[in-house]
Amino acid sequence: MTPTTRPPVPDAELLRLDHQVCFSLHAASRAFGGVYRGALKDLGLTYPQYLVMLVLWEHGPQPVKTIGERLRLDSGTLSPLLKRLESAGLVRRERSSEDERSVTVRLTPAGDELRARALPVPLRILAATGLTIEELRTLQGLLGRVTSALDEA
Amino acid sequence: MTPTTRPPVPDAELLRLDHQVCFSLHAASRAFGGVYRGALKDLGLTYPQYLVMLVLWEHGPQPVKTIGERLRLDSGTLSPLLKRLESAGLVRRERSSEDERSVTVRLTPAGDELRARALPVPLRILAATGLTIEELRTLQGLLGRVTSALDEA
DNA sequence: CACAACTAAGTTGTGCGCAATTAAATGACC
DNA sequence: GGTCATTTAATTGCGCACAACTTAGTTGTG
Repeated sequence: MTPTTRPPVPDAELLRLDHQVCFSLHAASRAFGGVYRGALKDLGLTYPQYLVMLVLWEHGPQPVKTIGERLRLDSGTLSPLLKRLESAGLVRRERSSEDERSVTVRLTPAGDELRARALPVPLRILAATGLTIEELRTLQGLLGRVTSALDEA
Repeated sequence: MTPTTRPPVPDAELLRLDHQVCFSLHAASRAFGGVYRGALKDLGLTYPQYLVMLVLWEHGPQPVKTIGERLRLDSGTLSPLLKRLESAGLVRRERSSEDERSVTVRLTPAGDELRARALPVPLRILAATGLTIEELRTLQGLLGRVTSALDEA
């Protein structure tokens, strides 16, 4: 056996590998963003706005805080984003009567109707990735583990 | 065998899977950003600035266009970023004498010296991900394939 | 009740990402 | 040689991400 632990991985390779992985993730995230941008242009949504709409379509009216927890976004990002969605007539924001600090976000009829037009989007993206379902699951699994680990650190 | 192609994957599952994957990637990218932010704070670099420095450390002086090609970033992002690196005293920018359109970016002595202080960063990130080398390779492979496929679409 | 501690949104400022445009230099073609 | 398309950076404008701070409402404790 090697003296201490595992097969040797020279520092230089680690440095290069890290370079590749961090850059790969950065590049992949932006590549996804680009494809979503094209697919969502017809709907008048940006990618982060689409994520917020997904949450609202799936879980219904909810406070800003809850949206932020689901998407890991803070009020600094969500407040102006939600204002834009409100200007676009897709959501309403109203102070909760029980807790005046809280603002409940709910879909307008127009926001509700947009869902039907958004349904074809995921399949288009899925096709564009060129991955199989199994590979997507693997990717998702790895990303989830990385995110959890990184969030703890 | 099933009539046409493969095991049935209901639409609803596809939609949810897509939701998970696009969100997972988004979240992972930001989680990486957060960890790099902490690791790079001592160096006074942001994550994209670090990527530019990596390119310069590895490949030496080069025009803005080449940096953009390596990192898939355009001048709209790079021009202000490079100005900040120049203000920080890490790089110099000078018009090429052969081609007056081109601007060559080169490290200053301070930029060169920063490399030594940046060396420990990758290992810290690697440890923070909690992944094995093999998993990192898998992740990188999948991300690379996705990025290529998405860029073509 | 008063007052400190906490919580939810919002605001401000900085930096990145990208589309669209501009300006200057180069190269090709007639 | 002069016109025109192409190339390289820079600029402008908009939206997102995040840190730091502010404001207003809530809760807990003496």
